[in-house]
Amino acid sequence: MTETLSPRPQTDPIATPAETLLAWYDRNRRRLPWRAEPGRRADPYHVFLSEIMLQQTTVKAVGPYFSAFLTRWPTVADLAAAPLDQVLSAWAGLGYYARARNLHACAKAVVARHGGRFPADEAALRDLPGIGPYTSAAIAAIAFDIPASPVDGNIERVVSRLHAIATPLPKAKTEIRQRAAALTPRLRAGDFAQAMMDLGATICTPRSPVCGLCPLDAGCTARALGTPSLYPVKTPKTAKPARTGIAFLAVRADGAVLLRTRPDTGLLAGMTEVPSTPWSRAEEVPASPAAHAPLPATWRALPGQVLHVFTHFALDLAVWRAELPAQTAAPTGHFWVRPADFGTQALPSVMRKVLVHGGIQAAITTSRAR
DNA sequence: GATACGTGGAA
DNA sequence: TTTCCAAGTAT
Repeated sequence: MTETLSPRPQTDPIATPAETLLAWYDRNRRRLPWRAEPGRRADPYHVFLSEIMLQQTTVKAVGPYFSAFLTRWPTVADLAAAPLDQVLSAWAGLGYYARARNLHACAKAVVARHGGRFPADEAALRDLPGIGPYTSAAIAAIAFDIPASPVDGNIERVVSRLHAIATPLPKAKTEIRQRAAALTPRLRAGDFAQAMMDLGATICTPRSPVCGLCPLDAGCTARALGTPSLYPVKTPKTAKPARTGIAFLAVRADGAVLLRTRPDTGLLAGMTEVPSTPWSRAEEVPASPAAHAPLPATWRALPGQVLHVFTHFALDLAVWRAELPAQTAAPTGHFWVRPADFGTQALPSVMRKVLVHGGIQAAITTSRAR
């Protein structure tokens, strides 16, 4: 009688994979800043903020940014009321800056459409800016315990190994989503999703998975085949093209540096940058780069260059520096910023590298660096 | 469906 | 040094 009311032990031969995994999760869950205490539901705003930050980004990198954002904007209404440029400067260094713009737009939409409370509905979440199929399912499951089935890179890997799916990604996504949904329990769907992610992050890792510690190892086809690290199969990636350019570092006698704002679409949209030539393929370098300088000056090429790898190309930037008198006015579209005020700017990592290369210290202050 | 979109750490 | 990758989304 009573034993039918107790959770099945992990060794129960008729336990489902979800039951086995949840039992493992109850003993091995990671403690993360955005997670609630065991048995409690996390704040939807915390789940939202962490999920956006964690897109294609490591837990380690997100940590300080999550804390900084939560301190500065404790509620979604606070975030919605913030100026976009403050959100961008707080995000600087974390990458994929469209996320920050969408984060802000989403906060405003939650206030406008939903009275400042995240909807407990996967489809309504999916309609918000920056929230796609993964994030809507993750928030629904984790914040509201709705039996949704988020599929991130971890879960793709775990599921593709459990079933030894030979179809390469991204073609296999449909099958993986179906398999993941079939595993998802009606109860504790949020814990199940986080358990799958924890398993993928700590046991079922991309390289050298620790199958000997895996709670699902008895039911894993890839493990049975002896080749877990072969999954998921992926289509080969194309090589990154190289681009090159020259950054113009104008330094005023009072120490201020000449900067400008990038266009609000495309790469590093709306972020602050050191003015430069266009970034082009090596064979298309402008004949007279000085024509692209923001103002007339005695430009001197600094030794070395700044190398930075974006998602889809590698950038090799030379830095030319010029010293200007203290009263020099900023050309149209440009502005002077003292290093002490860099913290107010949305300076992406590549531009901090340019500033450091050009001998401007104080350029290394981001949430990441702190 | 393919491509654009950052960054820094690990092997 | 090079490659891969980390809780994806928008177009």
